[in-house]
Amino acid sequence: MKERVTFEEYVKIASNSATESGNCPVSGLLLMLQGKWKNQIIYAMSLNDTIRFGKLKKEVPGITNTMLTNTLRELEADGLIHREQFNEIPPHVEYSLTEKGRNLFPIFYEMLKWGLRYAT
Amino acid sequence: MKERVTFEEYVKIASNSATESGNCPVSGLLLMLQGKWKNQIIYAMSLNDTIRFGKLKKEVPGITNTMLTNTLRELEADGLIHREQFNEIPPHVEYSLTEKGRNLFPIFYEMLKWGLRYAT
DNA sequence: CGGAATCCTTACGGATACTG
DNA sequence: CAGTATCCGTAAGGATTCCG
Repeated sequence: MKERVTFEEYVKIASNSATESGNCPVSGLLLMLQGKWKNQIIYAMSLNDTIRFGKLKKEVPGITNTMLTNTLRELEADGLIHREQFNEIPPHVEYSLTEKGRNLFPIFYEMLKWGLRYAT
Repeated sequence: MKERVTFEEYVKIASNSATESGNCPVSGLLLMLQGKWKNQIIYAMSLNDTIRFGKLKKEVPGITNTMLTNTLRELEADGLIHREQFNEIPPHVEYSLTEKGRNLFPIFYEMLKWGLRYAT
């Protein structure tokens, strides 16, 4: 696939990518990014090769244990992050972005450019 | 801003773009795209220069009047679409993407590439 | 034709307390 | 340290009926 396309080309490609159920690859990704904390967690994780639960909680101000746990589980189920547990005393867990997760960055970069352009 | 950047450069730019409230331009955009029907409506509108309520309803299978109305109002409030009302008998309304809305396309294109690459 | 009004159900987000 | 378990309020999504 080309690096850059016109709007008309995009539409053509997108229409050919729809499945019978009416879902398109874009919808699936948007679903993965839905939720109040997804973006902030992914961003915090992009700043660290690996990051622990406690540090993540500090870097995402206002999040509760419950929401951090839930959101991490969703991100893991979607294959965007990796969870590695160390059974030591005290136990700890390291989270990191997968390749799939890191490859979201061109998308975030386009979103950032758009956001800066149209920021109110 | 450059056309393409490395991951590290993106992170740097993004961290400089955060406001005091902790919100970033990316979060704002993600909020605009949140909702079950946003993507499908924007996509249907990208296929037509202008489109009417009734046709839009046909092109977004399963949507109800209520949800179509609500979602269109949100998209309009966010400046992504334009609404033009013709007071004729019978009355009709034309919806179209604004420049701001059309400029989402590089984002959707990156999402599409990602989605096709990681489609399960 | 293009909605508005109403009512209903579920999902999301969150506060608090407790634990291996 | 890194979570669970419970409970709760709000908001998102939807079905149905009616209207200018």
